[in-house]
This record gives sequence, C-alpha cells and structure tokens, in this order.
Amino acid sequence: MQEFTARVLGIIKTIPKGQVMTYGQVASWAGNSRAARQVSRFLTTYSKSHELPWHRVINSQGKISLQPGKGFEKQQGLLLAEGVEFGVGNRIDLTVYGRQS
DNA sequence: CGTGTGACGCGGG
DNA sequence: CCCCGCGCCACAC
Repeated sequence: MQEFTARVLGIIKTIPKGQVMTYGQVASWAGNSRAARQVSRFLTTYSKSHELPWHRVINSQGKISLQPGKGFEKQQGLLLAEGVEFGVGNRIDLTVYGRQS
C-alpha cells in the first residue's frame, strides 16, 4: 500500500465522532494538498472493505458529495445519528462540526 | 498513448 | 445560490 494511502486511512480513522473533515483537508494532512480527488476515489473502494468512518468526510462546501439514491441518505443518516446538523441546502457548518486544524 | 471520468477545490460571473 | 471553467490526478478504455 502507498504511504499516502496509509496516511489517509490513519487520518480518517481518527476523525472524532460528531466531527467532519473535507477531502482536501484529509489530503493536506496526508501530505499532498492536491490529492483531494484521490481521497474521494480511495473512499469508494475502501469504505466497503474496511471498518472506517468514511461518512465523516465531506466536500469543502460543507455538503455530502454522494448523489441522492447513491449513498447520500446513508451518509446523512450516519452523521445525523452522531449529532451533526444539516442547515439549508443540506449544508454542514464546518466552523461548528469541522475538525479543527 | 490519447481521451474521458469523477465522493475535489478555487475563482468568477 | 447556481453554473462554468480550469487545474489536478489516478484509472479505465
């Protein structure tokens, strides 16, 4: 496994319950601020084979990137279950729920 | 190899 | 708020 991938995995596993991180933030913490896209692709493949809080990773707009009918409801349900609130337009306030850097 | 495709992000209009 | 374009990058054809 690539070093970058291993770090992404480690970072996501440490996101506190009830908090979220953006793809870009995770990529940056893992050492490559330009790899937000790879982080998303990583989740599509690893969320099924690993025990990982994949639902705590959202986009920089504070919104869930999955499309309705393709996982959106599932992710929103998991976040709601841990107390994360969604505002107008199903946006999450990153200044409240975002993991502070 | 060239091309298309995104769970991305930033800047503009 | 919505929509676009552009940069970015691994991956599938």
